[in-house]
Amino acid sequence: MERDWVDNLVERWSGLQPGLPVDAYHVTGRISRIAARIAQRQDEIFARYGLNRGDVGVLSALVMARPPHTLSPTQLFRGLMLSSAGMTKRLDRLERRGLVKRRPDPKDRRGVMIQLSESGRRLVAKAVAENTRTEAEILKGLGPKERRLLADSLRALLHELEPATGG
Amino acid sequence: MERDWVDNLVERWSGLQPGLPVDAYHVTGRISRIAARIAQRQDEIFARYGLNRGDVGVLSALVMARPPHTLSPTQLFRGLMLSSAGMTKRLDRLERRGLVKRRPDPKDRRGVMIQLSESGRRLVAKAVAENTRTEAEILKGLGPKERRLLADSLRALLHELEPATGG
DNA sequence: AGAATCTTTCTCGCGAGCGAGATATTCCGG
DNA sequence: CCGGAATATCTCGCTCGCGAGAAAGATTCT
Repeated sequence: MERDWVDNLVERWSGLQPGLPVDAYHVTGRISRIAARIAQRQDEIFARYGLNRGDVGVLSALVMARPPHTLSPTQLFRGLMLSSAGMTKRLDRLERRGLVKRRPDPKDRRGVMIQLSESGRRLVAKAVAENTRTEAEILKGLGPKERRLLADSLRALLHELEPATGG
Repeated sequence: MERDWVDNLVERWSGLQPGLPVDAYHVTGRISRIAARIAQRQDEIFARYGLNRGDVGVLSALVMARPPHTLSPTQLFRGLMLSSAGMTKRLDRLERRGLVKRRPDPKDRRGVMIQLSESGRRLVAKAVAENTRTEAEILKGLGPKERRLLADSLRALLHELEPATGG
């Protein structure tokens, strides 16, 4: 198979500091690089809808929440690996555009429930649909069996990295 | 095998918009999520050396360059998927700390050659060594054969995403 | 040689996220 | 019921990266 960027990286580092377990980069280095490329494509696609990746994360989480499609800012920032300050700003932007609405939480007067608006629902559905097709394209060179093996190995890695997140 | 975050994501979206090729997320969604976790760990490790991920990218590229370990800013920002403005700022920081030095390019008076200093070389060697051991830890649950298969599938994906980068 | 064009690096202003901390409310032990 | 600790959200100031464009030098075409 053809040498790639990571093969070079591994070879050079192993020459520089023999004894280091550089082989891991064959997996982790490629994962990081692939993720960066996927992120670039997502940025392009989402930008066509005036959204960025973070916005789509919020809107998607709300779509996936049971009706009436509401979650608290705390649920959102924890699920999306974001700081609370960052979430406040995202929600400000989304609310300014009318894609979500802040409502007081009837159970807790400190709290807020973020509700997805109808226009937000429609927008994220289109953006995600287009992105999904693009990501499916990326896998077109892999057969069904290879995909399954790949997904299983990745599931194991993810489990190693975030044990018992409790979904 | 245990259900994870991505299994839920796929299930919910497939219910919401039947017909979309959501299965791809079993691979791409996990890759993105794993990469985010790896990035978090790298941030922690590199911060112990006063570096961030971008800084390490620059210093590593210089270490891997043939002696005298110099590259131009253009080579650096192209290789590291960064804007030229971002690279200027990174180099400012690194130069202020004495980790790299800007020298005039004798071949082109517009150009600059970035040279790694001895303290920069030592610092990045330590940071990368520690990070490498951490990334090797992540793979400890996979056997040698599974690792090879995984690396090969990832190589194919990466090749799909960046065809013939030539470098 | 001279004009037009490309390339290299840097400057400026902006956007998005983070950490620390402020404020309001709830929870809990006595 | 009261005081202290915990929690939810937001504000402030900062860092890092980006896009646009400026300035200097190289290249190309005639």
